[in-house]
Amino acid sequence: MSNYETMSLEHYANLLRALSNPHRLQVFQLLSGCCEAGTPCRSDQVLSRCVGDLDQQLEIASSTLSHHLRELHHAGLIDMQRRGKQIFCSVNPDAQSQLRQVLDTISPLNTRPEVTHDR
Amino acid sequence: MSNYETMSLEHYANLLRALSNPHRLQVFQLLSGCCEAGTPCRSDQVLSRCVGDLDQQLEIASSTLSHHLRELHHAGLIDMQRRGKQIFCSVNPDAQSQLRQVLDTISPLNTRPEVTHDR
DNA sequence: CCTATATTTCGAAACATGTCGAATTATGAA
DNA sequence: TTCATAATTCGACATGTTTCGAAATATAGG
Repeated sequence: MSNYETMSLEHYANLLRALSNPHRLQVFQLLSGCCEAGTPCRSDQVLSRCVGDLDQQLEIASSTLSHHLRELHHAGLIDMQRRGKQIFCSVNPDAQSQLRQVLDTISPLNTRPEVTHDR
Repeated sequence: MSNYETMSLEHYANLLRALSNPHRLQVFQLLSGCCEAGTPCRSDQVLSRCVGDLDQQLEIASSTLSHHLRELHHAGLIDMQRRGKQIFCSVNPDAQSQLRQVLDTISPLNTRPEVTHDR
């Protein structure tokens, strides 16, 4: 409503809110194709999974998963697209870059003590 | 409780939860000394502010601010230290790096902006 | 049309959150 | 000790979240 800063403050808080639930965070991680600690990240393709696929990994009622997917979708974090009987979910890449922006607001990169040297 | 992944999943979700409220996010930003978009970031020093100082910027009852500060503190995101009548808050740098870790889990750096047209 | 499968919507219960003002505690100073 | 200032705790209230199972909707295939 008021100014730009307030807008983005609320907007950013909203993004974080959508990821502040363990189940939603897990879904988003799965869709990001990532990345156990230490494991090489291979997200060179857009991942998408149907709802039932996600359902199998989450040990919650499918109605509950559906609710969480709606939250992620409303926050603009994921896209959902029907293909036949199934609905496929994928990360919205725009949202990913917004997430990086919030973090820059909060955890500046120039905190790094040393600069890496390329050869 | 269960395994490592679940633990950190919950832990990360907790960090995000603590920042998912606009007022708490704003406080954390103020303490990070950051960084309007486009402005060069000058957080080469640890910022700390007393509670009353923060109170002036937030248009909420001081009891409400106190509640939010407790949340941030319990999540391990900020440190609080009494100095005379006042209590000074500062960002916990360890938490900042944990935040960066969550983000790497969610928004991998090796995401290619352009599609590779390989054969 | 009928049926099986995939997913969402609904209704309800239990629990958590954000907010305030009033009362309380902690500290330093007169 | 008494007072003023800084901050927290308490009690209350309204609102939001998480979860489930049951019912509803959508789709593809006989």
